[in-house]
Amino acid sequence: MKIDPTNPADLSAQIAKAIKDAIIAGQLIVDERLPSEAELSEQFQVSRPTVREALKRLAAQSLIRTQRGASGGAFVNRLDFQEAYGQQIITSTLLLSMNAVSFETACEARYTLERACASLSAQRRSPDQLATMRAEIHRQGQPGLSDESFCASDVAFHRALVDGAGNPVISYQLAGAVEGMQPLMNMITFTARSREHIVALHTAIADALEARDSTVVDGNLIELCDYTISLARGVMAARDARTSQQP
Amino acid sequence: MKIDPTNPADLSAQIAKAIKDAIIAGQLIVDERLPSEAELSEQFQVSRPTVREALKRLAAQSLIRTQRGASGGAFVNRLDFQEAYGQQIITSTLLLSMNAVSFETACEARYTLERACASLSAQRRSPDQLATMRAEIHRQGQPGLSDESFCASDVAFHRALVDGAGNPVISYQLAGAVEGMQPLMNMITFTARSREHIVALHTAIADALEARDSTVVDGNLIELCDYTISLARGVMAARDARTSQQP
DNA sequence: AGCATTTTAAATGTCAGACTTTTAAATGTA
DNA sequence: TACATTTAAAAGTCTGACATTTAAAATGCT
Repeated sequence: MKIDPTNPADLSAQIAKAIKDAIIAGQLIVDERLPSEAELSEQFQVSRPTVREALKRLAAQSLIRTQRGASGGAFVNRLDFQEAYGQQIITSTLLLSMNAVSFETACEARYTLERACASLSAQRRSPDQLATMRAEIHRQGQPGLSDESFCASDVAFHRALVDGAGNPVISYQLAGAVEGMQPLMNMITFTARSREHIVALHTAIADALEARDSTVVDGNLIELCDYTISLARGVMAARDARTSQQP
Repeated sequence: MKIDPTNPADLSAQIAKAIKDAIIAGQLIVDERLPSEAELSEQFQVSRPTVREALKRLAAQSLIRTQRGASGGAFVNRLDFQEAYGQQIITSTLLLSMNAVSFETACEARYTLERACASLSAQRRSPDQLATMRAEIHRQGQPGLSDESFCASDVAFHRALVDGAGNPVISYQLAGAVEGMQPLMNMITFTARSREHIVALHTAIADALEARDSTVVDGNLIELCDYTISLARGVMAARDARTSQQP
């Protein structure tokens, strides 16, 4: 750390990278205090605003936190799973919305990874997680539910399934795959009949998890994946027909 | 957007959040130019350095890019998979190193998710990806290889396996699970005999992928997972014995 | 001495204004 | 038209100052 060649290209980015590398390399440990902004600006031979821009970059990635007042300063942050979830979901959402990823590709990813949790979840799911799934299934059966709420409940259901695997690393990795798809799912109109079918599959999954039968869970997830994709195809086809009819 | 209550708490964070929300909500589309720093400071009624800190926060998350010169400014960035990989790996690495995640939990996550790719990869792997795997296997057999290089090659092998699924969303989601584990793997000393065993399993996996036999791939991944965990247990036990012997 | 209150100093947060560098577009010239 | 020059807009940076927060030190009272 603390090296900064005088090529005048984005000093604040260079400083941020230097500190970031030090954190990644373990030279700065959790809760350790960085030098004050004045000291850093002295050290790097730049002005305080430049140092501040660098620190803000790091704060945006939750690598540091700042505290005001005497004995305040910038501290190396402990990245906790909860916080990482949020960033992961936002990044995944933006990746999907900005990169013309087909619904099918995203759907395949989601269900492929989710199916990987099936056997672990069948072994380990807690009664609490099962109850969450039942509650979401019940909500999904309510007649007045908007499509957005239906999708949100769908995500909550699948999230409980993933969490059932009892592995925080898996939960973290799949947060993006499951929740990042919500905007794409929101583009689908769920008719009463399609909802009924989905609820039936969800019920079958919950039943199988209760019985700790991972094979049945897997089979139903496959069906759910296929059905979701076919629903999406229908919506896309209808939209295409409408736009070509009315250009 | 453009709302900013006058509670004097972290103006730059508030501004960053306002812009970020606008991007997520799709009010600012890719490659759209934001107002200049001077205009933004006018708009939000804050100084230019404060606006700059906000923009640097967004730049750190690759949500915007900046360009100097006339007709320069800040532009909404297209988040591409390549870029997201990097952040994902760093975040995963830090999560694992900062949160006392057991090696077994991380390993289980990695192999559980990787196994999910097995059948897709058996169907779709390109000759190129197969060649990459063969090359890495060959490297892993070299006698003079350091443990770090062995781990790096291991990661490259598994990365090729994951990429074989031909689904960029899956590749992205698993980048963290696979590459984030590298520092943990680096803590293991690989004896000549253990390397031999791992290379044998890798070879079996590559052979099965070549034959498009996903069942065999899956079986070998399970074995690899179990073996890796047992290796780690051995290393941990040896370390514990050493520390208790010499306090 | 012990506790409550006040003061102080260190640190981040914010601002204003100036200067530098980069870069594209406008302008002028051959 | 093609090329060189000028110009202006914008980010990047610096200096210096002030505001605000906060913990710790100093002070005062019982």
